[in-house]
Amino acid sequence: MSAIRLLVLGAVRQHGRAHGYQVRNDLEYWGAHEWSNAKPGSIYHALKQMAKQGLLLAHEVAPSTAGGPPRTEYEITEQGTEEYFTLLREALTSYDQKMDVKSAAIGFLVDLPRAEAVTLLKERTRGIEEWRAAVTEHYVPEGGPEQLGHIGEIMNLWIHTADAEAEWTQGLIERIEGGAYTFTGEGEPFVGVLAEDQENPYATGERHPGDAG
Amino acid sequence: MSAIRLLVLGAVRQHGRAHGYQVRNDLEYWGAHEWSNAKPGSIYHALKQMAKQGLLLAHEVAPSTAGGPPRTEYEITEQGTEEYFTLLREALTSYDQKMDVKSAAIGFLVDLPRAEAVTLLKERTRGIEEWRAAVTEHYVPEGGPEQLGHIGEIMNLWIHTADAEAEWTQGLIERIEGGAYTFTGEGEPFVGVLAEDQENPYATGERHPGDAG
DNA sequence: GGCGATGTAGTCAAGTTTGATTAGTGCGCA
DNA sequence: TGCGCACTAATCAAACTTGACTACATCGCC
Repeated sequence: MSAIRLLVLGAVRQHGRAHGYQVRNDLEYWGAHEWSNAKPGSIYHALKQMAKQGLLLAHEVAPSTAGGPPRTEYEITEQGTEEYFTLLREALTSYDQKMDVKSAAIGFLVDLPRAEAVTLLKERTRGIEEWRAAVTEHYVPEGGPEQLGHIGEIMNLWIHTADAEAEWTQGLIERIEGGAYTFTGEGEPFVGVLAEDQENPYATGERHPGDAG
Repeated sequence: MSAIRLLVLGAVRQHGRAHGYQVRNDLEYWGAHEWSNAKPGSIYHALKQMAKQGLLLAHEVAPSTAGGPPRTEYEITEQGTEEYFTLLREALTSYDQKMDVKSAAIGFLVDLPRAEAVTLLKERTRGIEEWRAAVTEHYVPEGGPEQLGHIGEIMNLWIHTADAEAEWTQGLIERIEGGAYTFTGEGEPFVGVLAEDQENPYATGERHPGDAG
């Protein structure tokens, strides 16, 4: 799974109705252009694609007051909402060491009820443990890991990463169970999008810590 | 950077001369089809592309004895070797949390002199530390991390991951400095490719622990 | 001896990602 | 007033990725 669909669906959903540039700006506010493939081309493409698939509803709208070509505004459909939660749950549950999907999922975590978030995260830790066991069993030759030579370091890296993530997930579960953050249905939600007039401190242009290099 | 070029260049280089299917098989032996985009289409595409760019030299060859369409054999050029080491050094040095590139780089680590490997890995740890400092400074608002709400957990994940990787890198440095593994110019190298008649225990077909899901 | 399974080698179309480019608007200013 | 610059918004071609598909040969075996 690539993170782009989850990100775009989530962003449109938070706005209720949003045009491409707004989504793009939101994702920049999140820093998503740094840790995911949320580049303009991909965003506009995802919007069109998902509109074609019935996950979004496209509205042609009068040219913007701010110049530029006419906008298209998108609204999430029922089917889109379903897809959104499917993606979100899957991203939270499955262990596939992809930072972008993981990060996106955390950003939308509070769209779920608190109890479900915890359940999914617990399933995630279980998945990590299973994966770890399978890797150690499957990729260790009879002669012991030395047989693999330096290639064994790849496995070593995987294990180390998996352990670190399990630890982090455990910590997050504890924080959530301890009452941290505001989940859906618990009153005033935390808004992770920009208002129309708000300036974006993380807009494109300068380099940021997430950049490769 | 995607891992495919590094993987393909490295595989061709280890063989001296290889056709597409051989490269594909090697990468399967490595398990690379599970943790990277080393799928048939990508491999053949990369071979053609790099031949066009002068990194590889294509030789048309008589149809194989084993059936199937006529093979093309590839040989790495001087320019290709240069590119290979550039990619390898970059993959080792830069911190960009992409598992596939990292894993590929470790697989080829011993193509470098031991001393250089250590230097690059140390540079990597330094890069991680810098990145960590930049993230904490840049993404923490004045009001403290609580201001970010659950979005702060994304940063938390980044930091946690970075720390885990720094730790692992440190361990690897110590093992290498302690004399582990055989690096270039140190006698009989460890061969990470299959001989012509050797069976591939990790060939495509069944699912393996690295699979998403 | 014919037929399906398996192995070898590569192609292809469809979809996705990327980074550059287009295009319109308003603003400063000489 | 007219030039260039910056911003908003979206498009496009080129490159890349994916997974299914073709094509040919051999092997087992009933």
